[in-house]
Amino acid sequence: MRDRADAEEGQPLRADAKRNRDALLEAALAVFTAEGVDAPIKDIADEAGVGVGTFYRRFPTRADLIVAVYHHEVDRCAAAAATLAAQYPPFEALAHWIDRFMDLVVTKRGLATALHSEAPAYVELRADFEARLVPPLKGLMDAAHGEVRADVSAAELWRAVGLLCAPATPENFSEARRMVSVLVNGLRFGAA
Amino acid sequence: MRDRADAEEGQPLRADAKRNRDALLEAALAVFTAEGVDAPIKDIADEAGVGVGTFYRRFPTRADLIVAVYHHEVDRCAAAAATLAAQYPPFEALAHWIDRFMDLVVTKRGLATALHSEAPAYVELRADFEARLVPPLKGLMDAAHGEVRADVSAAELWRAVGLLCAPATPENFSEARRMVSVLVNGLRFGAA
DNA sequence: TTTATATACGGAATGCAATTCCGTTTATCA
DNA sequence: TGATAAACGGAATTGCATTCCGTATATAAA
Repeated sequence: MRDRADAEEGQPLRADAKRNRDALLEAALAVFTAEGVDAPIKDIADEAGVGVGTFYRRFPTRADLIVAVYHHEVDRCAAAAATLAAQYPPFEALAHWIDRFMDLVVTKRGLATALHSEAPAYVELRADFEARLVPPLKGLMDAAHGEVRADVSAAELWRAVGLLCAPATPENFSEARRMVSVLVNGLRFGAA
Repeated sequence: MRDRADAEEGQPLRADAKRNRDALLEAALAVFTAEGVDAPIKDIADEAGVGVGTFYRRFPTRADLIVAVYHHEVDRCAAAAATLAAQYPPFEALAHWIDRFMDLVVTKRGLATALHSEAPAYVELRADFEARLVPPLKGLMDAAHGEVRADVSAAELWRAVGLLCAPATPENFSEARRMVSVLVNGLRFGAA
């Protein structure tokens, strides 16, 4: 079974390259968890036991690495939308999914901030996350049609939630939760 | 009349030092407007016609410079609270002041982002703005007591609005306005 | 096997902005 | 009109990010 990188690139990686790529992903997860997604590239390369040149050949931008490291997590979050939609009434399902998304970004140190960075290397990161997470959110919003303000798009709601999570950490999460709850209330209050 | 820097420092600056400080502030305003508050320090020093050493002697951190450059604007925004409180019913005054604050941060390229940066040099910037803007906001919220959710503090509301403005530019401002309006609606909706 | 070669490797070299350092200059005041 | 504290400029240093390139190796054809 070809893995994701193969499937996307076309040409399979040489055995040593694949080994190093996997080592980099594992190292990056460890370093990201310890130091955040802005950790020096050298730290990650060292942890993986490869040179920085090898790192850059595989992940030209930091965003490429972040996307790869959290690929599965993002997919699981996207998939949760369907489950929640089946379990709860429309508006509740929407609210629960937003919680689920908040857990995703707040748990990964610095991810919420990186997601909204203006740096060119990161616009691709936001685009990737957005492309995979906004459609499920849009589905939930459509299902709650009539209970949510009609002038708010899924994409901007998604961005707003991410922004409110930017300063949050796992220990200091209650402010972000409260502000998002205010936002979600506003979403319902202004329903057409 | 001693100027603000004198008043805060204690010792008046030597004539050449004051001249350079003023030149740096003027240059910084121009450069910030053109390139944003993250512009290279060298650009600002060059524009002012001084060496970078002179810059750093006067403004040890970039935050010091930003605070000084926008000092008057921040004061005017703080003062607007009283005016608005006298002109409008409590909740409306609150909403108007939030608009006023948004104008302040969105007009200054990159300011909203810097305001929420995690970098150590910037925590002082947020603290300064927060110390001068949250009290007036708190006054407005207290006046609208009963019409706003009681579990939301002025400080966190202030931070939330700033966060939602982070990606906004003067041209692309409507999304931030809409999201803040949703937030403000939520504030009222959940009123005790 | 062997060998040709496309890939990949490591880490030195380079680039760039932030920040510090220090020998020289100047404003101030006795 | 000195003495001296304060300030000046910009070279040097630092700390990454990113590129470059000579060497090594996996792969597959002979």
